[in-house]
Amino acid sequence: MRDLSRQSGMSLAGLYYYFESKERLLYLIQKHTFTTIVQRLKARLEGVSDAEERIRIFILNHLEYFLANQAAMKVLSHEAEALKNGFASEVAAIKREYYRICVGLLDDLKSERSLQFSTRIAVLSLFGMMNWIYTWHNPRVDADAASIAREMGDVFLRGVMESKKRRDGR
Amino acid sequence: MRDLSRQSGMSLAGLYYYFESKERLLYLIQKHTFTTIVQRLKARLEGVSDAEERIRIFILNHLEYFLANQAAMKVLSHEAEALKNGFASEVAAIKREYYRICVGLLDDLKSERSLQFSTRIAVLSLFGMMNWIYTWHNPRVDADAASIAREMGDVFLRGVMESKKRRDGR
DNA sequence: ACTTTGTTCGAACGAACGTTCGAATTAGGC
DNA sequence: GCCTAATTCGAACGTTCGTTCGAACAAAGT
Repeated sequence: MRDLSRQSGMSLAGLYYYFESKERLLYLIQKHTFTTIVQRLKARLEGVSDAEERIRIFILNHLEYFLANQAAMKVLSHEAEALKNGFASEVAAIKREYYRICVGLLDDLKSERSLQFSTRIAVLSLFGMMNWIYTWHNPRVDADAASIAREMGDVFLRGVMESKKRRDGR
Repeated sequence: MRDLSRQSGMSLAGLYYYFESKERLLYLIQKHTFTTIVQRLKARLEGVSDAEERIRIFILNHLEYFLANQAAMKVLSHEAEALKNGFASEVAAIKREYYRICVGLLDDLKSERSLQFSTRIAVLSLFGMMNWIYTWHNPRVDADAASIAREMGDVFLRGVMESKKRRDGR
């Protein structure tokens, strides 16, 4: 809180006037962040019906936000379990919605092309690939979000699409 | 440190008798952990020459250790940058060796099968998939390390192996 | 002009943290 | 049995942290 006070120019007591506690401030940041990501994703998915393209949009949306707010996402990843029951559940609900959207996208691809793979492991692997980026991305060495999204999308999509096709129409 | 004191049964001052500071204790834990992982990996790779099989061994070795020490790996992931210059560089060297081994395995596969993909992005994506597991793995719901290693290996290996083949012998 | 309401801040409180100290206890060598 | 060295610990020190308090100031309403 003292760091935030110094960097924002507002006194320590002033921060507590606007945000009643450190935990509530973290809650507001998390809520705002995840709501924004979900909102932007929904807007970008509108009108796109191709299953593969929709997953590529998901990856790009995620990486763009993570790289544009890398320092913030590092903090949020570390403080993911820092909220107590009251605050935690509301944020967890938004995260769950985001997770479920991704599950939906993958299930669509799966049924459209009669693929066989564990959606849960696939989704969580994809989140791992994307979220881990805050630990290594260096703007002076690495490409921008669009390039990385393409490369990760290539690996991931080929990985799930080349999975054994199911026999017959089931 | 007071938590460690309580859980270990040794007094707070006693801990400082054996480990001169909290930072040095973290350093010893990190060094021991990463050295152990590299050591076991090398032993398991011995005698295996197939490039794909070697990568599968890498994934299995990594996930087995992470799941067997999930709580510890969660802490280590969070405290990855907590060491100051002196301690940090030695641990960084071990991590770099581990990273380079993975790069080597992927480069072998790449040249053996004339594939085209960014090794850096592929390796870091793989680490992301594997390391993220500490945030979601639930022993009561999810399969064991071997199954998950197979599934992640399937997705990842198909993903990189189906990359465009290079023309001619170059 | 005066009261009320909203905003800002320096200073402090109590708890938790990493660490140290000196004394008490134990183990080992002679 | 005695001396030395190793081990263990309760108690404290100084710092940082999250938070609160009361006073000072500014804005808005009448």
